[in-house]
Amino acid sequence: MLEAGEPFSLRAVAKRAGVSATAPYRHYADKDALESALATEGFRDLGERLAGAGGLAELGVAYVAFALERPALFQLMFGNPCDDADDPRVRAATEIRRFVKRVIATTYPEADAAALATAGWALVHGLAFLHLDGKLPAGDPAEVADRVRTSMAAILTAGRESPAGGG
Amino acid sequence: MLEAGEPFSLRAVAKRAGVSATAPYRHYADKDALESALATEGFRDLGERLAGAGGLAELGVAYVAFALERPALFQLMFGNPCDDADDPRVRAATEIRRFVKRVIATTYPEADAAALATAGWALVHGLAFLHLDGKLPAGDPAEVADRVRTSMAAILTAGRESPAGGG
DNA sequence: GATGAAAGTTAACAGCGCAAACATACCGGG
DNA sequence: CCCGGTATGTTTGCGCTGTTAACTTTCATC
Repeated sequence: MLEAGEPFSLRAVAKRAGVSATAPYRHYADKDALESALATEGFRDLGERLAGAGGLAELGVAYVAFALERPALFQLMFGNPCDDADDPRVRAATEIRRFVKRVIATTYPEADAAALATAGWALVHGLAFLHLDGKLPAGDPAEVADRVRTSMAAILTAGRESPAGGG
Repeated sequence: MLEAGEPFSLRAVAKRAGVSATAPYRHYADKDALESALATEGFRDLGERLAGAGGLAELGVAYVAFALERPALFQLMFGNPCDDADDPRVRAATEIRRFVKRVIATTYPEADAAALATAGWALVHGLAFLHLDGKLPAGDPAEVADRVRTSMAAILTAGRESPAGGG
């Protein structure tokens, strides 16, 4: 699979496969197509990972853990723009949001599941990227998991108080 | 400043400045140093933008709007890992979190301001990236702003209900 | 006017994505 | 058995990239 520090280039991939630099073009139209294929596989892995997590909080923890364990793959999946709505990546991402929405609908039956799913997704996605990009310390996985739980708890319990200023 | 679709390369920057390809090396050690400098400037702009936003929700809207209006700069600021804690980018990012924390401390006086600041930041950061990378539709700015407000409202009011399953 | 730093120059290198033309292996139908 | 097509791989080459090295120009200061 994808290692951590390795440079991701068509040539590097080809060399690692013990094949000439341009051989990948027999299988993928261009680099973006290869990335899309790898990303799609990554979305499947992420989906399995999330399916194995029990409870909303652990869903978030699993999402961030996946990002930090396979940073290159996660960047491939999310880190570059793919405006085409038919892109398998966008499709796979939508499916993940649907899954999160189902979990949320059972956890918070009275809430707007769609909006809450988007928000929850964005929350853990942001946490993942902030850790990946060094804006939050990502050294200790347990510490990261704690930060995810604390963040989710904080933002979910904040609403119980009355905000001081108008929104 | 940084235009939208332009390729960001040292050579392109140099050419645009009407100067030879290697001239930038007289001013910056390498490409990363140039990016760091541009990113730092971007953080200052973002800080001003956020300071001009009234209320927590509009803070989030301003953050995402900034990201979508200046995507290349935003990617420069956040989109690549900088593990060095002394990096000006990391410093500037920390300062922004401090600012958000102050706003939050006055909005939700009884909450854990630090945790809530991290969570709120991650939420809008995730929204920004999901829009930037095409995982959420970013066509209409007003629609995006609405999604930001809806997301923040949804996640903040969800806690008022009792969760169905244990978290 | 000499000196030295600051800034810009050209030339060159390895690596990149990608295209074109060419080679090889396999496999079913005459 | 041969023929032809499909899948897969090759070499070569183009223009781009970041980066280094060596050389030049500009200009303030002693």
